[in-house]
This record gives sequence, structure tokens and C-alpha cells, in this order.
Amino acid sequence: MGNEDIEWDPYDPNCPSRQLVDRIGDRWTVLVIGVLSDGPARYRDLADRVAGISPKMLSQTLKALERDGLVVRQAFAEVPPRVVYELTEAGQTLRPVLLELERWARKHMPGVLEARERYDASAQG
Amino acid sequence: MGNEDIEWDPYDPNCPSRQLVDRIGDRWTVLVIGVLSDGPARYRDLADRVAGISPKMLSQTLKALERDGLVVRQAFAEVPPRVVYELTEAGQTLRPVLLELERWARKHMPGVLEARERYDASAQG
DNA sequence: CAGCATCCCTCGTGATACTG
DNA sequence: CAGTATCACGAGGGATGCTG
Repeated sequence: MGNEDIEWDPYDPNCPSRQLVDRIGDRWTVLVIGVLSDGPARYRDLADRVAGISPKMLSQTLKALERDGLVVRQAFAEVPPRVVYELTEAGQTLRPVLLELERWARKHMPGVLEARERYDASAQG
Repeated sequence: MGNEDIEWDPYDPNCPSRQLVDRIGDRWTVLVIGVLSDGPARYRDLADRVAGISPKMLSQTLKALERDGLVVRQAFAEVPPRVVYELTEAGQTLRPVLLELERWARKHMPGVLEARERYDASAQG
């Protein structure tokens, strides 16, 4: 576990790039972070905006994000209960990265989908 | 994200951002693309550089990438066989995005891992 | 409203062995 | 070398119902 000056091999399972993929490479994490990039949000808001997510996955995703110091959870002692989730400073730094991703998707995903259709049309299943 | 004057709902299952997550949000895809970002590579090279990937997952990942027009496969009729994989132009456009990801990981993942340890240390299982 | 517990089943993934 | 075929396992994630 020593933090010596490692040589950088993104294809080594123990390198940060890989750890990041393991961290955000699931169906929901980046979507939840994306919503929180617009500002703090309540549990209900998140459930609504991340279309299709189940309560279980939302809780799970949020808890993992909190564990990793990317999101803070603030619960108010009220009735009915109110809980607000918010990106930490570290979490905020993900925003520009996600924006890049979004920009790419917007520009290139249609082409990808077309290529996929062409491929499927010309290939024998 | 909110300051663009188009209707763009990244949290709708049918939006490009989401499609991108579905596309590259698996354990291997971004790693394979990462290797190919350094230039064309043979099957063997890829297997070596993406540590831990099985032949099956490598083939599968490559085929999916080819289907989506992000990678081209070039087979030479030789003995022994030689097959070279290469990013298409579309595939190349992913490079800067991936670099951003890598940059983020390098800078912030150590902190994330620390936060995680702190959390686990202070929480009761 | 927020979110945990439980059941259950799909599907991604690894291991292994085989082919052109 | 460059894959494919097959099996089998375990985690991911949905549905439902309950609690504070």
C-alpha cells in the first residue's frame, strides 16, 4: 500500500484510471452525479430525474458516493422527513469531466447508433 | 448543464448521454479503447496490456466496438495469422475525453480511496 | 417522505477446452 | 496467433412490502 512514485499503467488493475472505471462504471452513478451537478437535490427529486432507477439502487448509489466523499447527505429532523444530497468539492470536480462526456455523446452517439444498425443489417445473425 | 437552451434530458433512458453510459459503462471497453489510443494493436498486444481480460471478453469487446464503428479490424492472410485493431476517426474522438477521465482519476482517486477508508473505519459494519 | 429488508432471477464474466 | 464454444457461478438489479 506504499505510495511510492508509481509508473503509470492504466491497464494495471491497481491504477487510478482503472479504479475510476470500477467506481463510476455502473449504470447509475454518473447519472446521479449528473443530476447533482445542477445543484442539491432531495431523494424524491433524484428518483424522478433519474428515470427508471429503483429506490434500492438510488439509496445504494448515494451511499457509495457518500462513502467516497463525493456527496454529502444532510438530513433534517422534520416531519415529513427531508434529506438533501449535494456534491462535495471533490464531487464538483467531476462536473467538467461529465460535461465532456455529454458533449461527446451528443455529437457522436447518433453516428454510433447508425453504424450499429448498418452492421446488423449487413451481417448474418 | 442547465444553461443550454435546448431540451436535453440526460436522465431520459433514450438520451445520448445515457446511451453512452450503456455503451462504455462496462469493465473493459474504456480500457481497450485506452490501449488503442496509443495506436493500432494486435489481439495479443491488447490481451497483454489490458491486464486480466479473458480472450472471450476481449473478442466480445472488440466486436462490439467494431459494430459501433469505433474500431476497425484488419486481418492479414498470413501464417501465422495477424489481426490488427485500430480506432476509426470516430473512435479517435474519444481520446481527449478519456484523457480527461484519466487526469481526473490521477488527481482525485487517491482522495476518494482515503475517504472510503475513513468511512469504513468510523462506521460499524 | 425516505429508505431498508427480502426474494428472485437475469446476465455479465471467468475458466477451460477446442478450432482455423 | 487469433479466436470460438461451453459451462457454471455470483453479483447486479428489479419488484414488493415494511418501517421511522
